[in-house]
This record gives sequence, structure tokens and C-alpha cells, in this order.
Amino acid sequence: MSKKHVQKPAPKPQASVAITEAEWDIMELLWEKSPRTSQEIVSLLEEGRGWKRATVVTLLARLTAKGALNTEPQGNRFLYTPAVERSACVAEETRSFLDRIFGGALQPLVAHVAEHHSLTKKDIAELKALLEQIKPNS
Amino acid sequence: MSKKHVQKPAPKPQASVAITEAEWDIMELLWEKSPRTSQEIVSLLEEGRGWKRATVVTLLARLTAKGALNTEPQGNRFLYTPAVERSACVAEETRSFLDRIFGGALQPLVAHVAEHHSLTKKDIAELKALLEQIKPNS
DNA sequence: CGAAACTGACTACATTTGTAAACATGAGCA
DNA sequence: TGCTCATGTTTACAAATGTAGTCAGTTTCG
Repeated sequence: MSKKHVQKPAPKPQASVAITEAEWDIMELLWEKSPRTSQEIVSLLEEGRGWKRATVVTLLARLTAKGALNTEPQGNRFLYTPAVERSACVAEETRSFLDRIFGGALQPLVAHVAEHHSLTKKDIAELKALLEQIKPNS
Repeated sequence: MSKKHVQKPAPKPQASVAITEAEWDIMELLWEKSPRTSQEIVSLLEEGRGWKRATVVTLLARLTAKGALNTEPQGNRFLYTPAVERSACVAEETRSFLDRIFGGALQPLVAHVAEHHSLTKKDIAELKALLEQIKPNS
């Protein structure tokens, strides 16, 4: 491994990277367990998604390039680890989704879901319980 | 207006069309009030978004083409009206968002928001009130 | 009536995204 | 040592998306 395997350092250390839909699948696997080799990820997604190895590898490269993954050389391959926290990405997505569709507020979303996606009695109970535990933040 | 202004009929009557982020801005304006002329929409978005007329018109055309808008000729121009309901689009977006990020469930989202975007006491109260009114759907 | 203003249609183009083939190189096995 | 396999890199390409210029009819105002 002389001049190969010399991917440019992630542009931005960690911050908030935008994860696309397809990339999300890969991140989930790594958030769930890491590090992993590309091989592992490839086989998981060949089955689960029907993706070709090349596809998965491309996505791994893109994620690495944009600083969403860290790689550690191991022999002639890499071990991949998330470089961003799941919760940060989730926060990002949530924020942008709420802003775009519900003016940034949570209530309208809950109201919408309640109306259109039907919540079970159990769901409602759980949500209430959830709200009980929350400590107001301001 | 002889052979001009003959846009092909919307492929799918109404169903669920995918509205892109930019298009969303236009739809919002029309959901809020319709019909409107392109002129109206253009000026609103020139200010609000800094978009050029051509941009807005392109988006109107795309939306019409994909069946998200209905047009009614009026002189040499059109009156634009939504052909899809806002709530249907919101439902679509919400569904896909929840699926992608939260496994389709609402609770994890609420939990996440509670933790990361801080809810005020008022927010929590409102949410509780909201839950009170909801009639379980199964 | 003629020119200006307006309107939708057509064309354009860079970027992003999904999807993948081809390639080169290093590693392990025969 | 030579060959095959695994692995990352390069290149490709279509569709979607954001953003907009230009053009050709229409309408309207002087």
C-alpha cells in the first residue's frame, strides 16, 4: 500500500454532514456496530438492498470524502467508523424536515400524524408517558 | 393563443406527487390562496426567495406537468390552482421522513425533539392537550 | 397600427444522487 | 514466483433538481 489508500482527509472534522437517503443505510449499519470492513457492509447490503459491491463501495467513498466516516487502514483495506454521531444527523434531518413542512414546530406534526396515520391507544399512552418525563428546557 | 398554451394533461389526476424543496415554496403559496397568476407568485418569490421570474415559471411548469397544479386559461395566461391537497403531501413527506429516520414511529421523533430541541413548558402542555383530544384509531 | 410588455414554452447547464463497470494494486495461496 | 482474489480508485451515466436565459406569441398602450 504505497500510493493507494491515501484518501484525502475529511474536509470538515465532523460537524454536520448531509447524509443522502442511500448513504443513510450505510451509516445505520455503522452506527449500529463499528468498525466494520467494506466486505461486511457489502454483504449486508447486497442482501438487504440488492446493491452491487461497486455501489456500496462508492457510497463508502463518498461518505468518507465528505467526512461522515473515518477510516483506519488495516492491511490492504480499511476499517470504517462513523465520524458523525447519529443523533447529530437525526437532529439535522429533523430540524430541516420540521422547518420545511411544519414551520419548525412539533405540535403540527403530532397533530398531523394523529389525524392521518392513526395512533393506537398504546401509542398515545406512550407519548403521554414520554411527555411526563420531559423536563422543560426553557 | 392558438397553438400555444397547450400543456399536456397531468399524467396522474391527483394521487401523490413528490414535491421538491423548491417547488414546496410555490405550493405553499397556492395552498394558502388560489387561484393565482404566475405574476403574483413570481413577485412573491422574487422578494421572498430572490428567484428570477424564469425560475418560478419553470417550477410552475414542472408542477403542472407532474399533476400537482391545475391550470385554467385566462386570456393569454393561466390561473394556477393546487391539484393535490396539502395534507396529502404533508402525509407523504411525513411518512417517508419517519420511515427513513425513525423507523416509522412517532415516539422516537418526539423523544428526539424533546432531547435536542428543547420544548418549553408550554409546548409540553400543548402536546399533552393535543393527545387528550385524539381518539385512538385502532 | 406599431412597439413595448407580458406570458408560457423550450433550451441549457451545473450539481447531486443512485447505481455500477472497469481498473490497478496489494495479499495470499499454490 | 505466478496467479487469483479482494479492495479501494476512477470513470460513467442517467435522472432529478436548482437556477435561469431566450424565444415566440399575445395583449395592451400610445
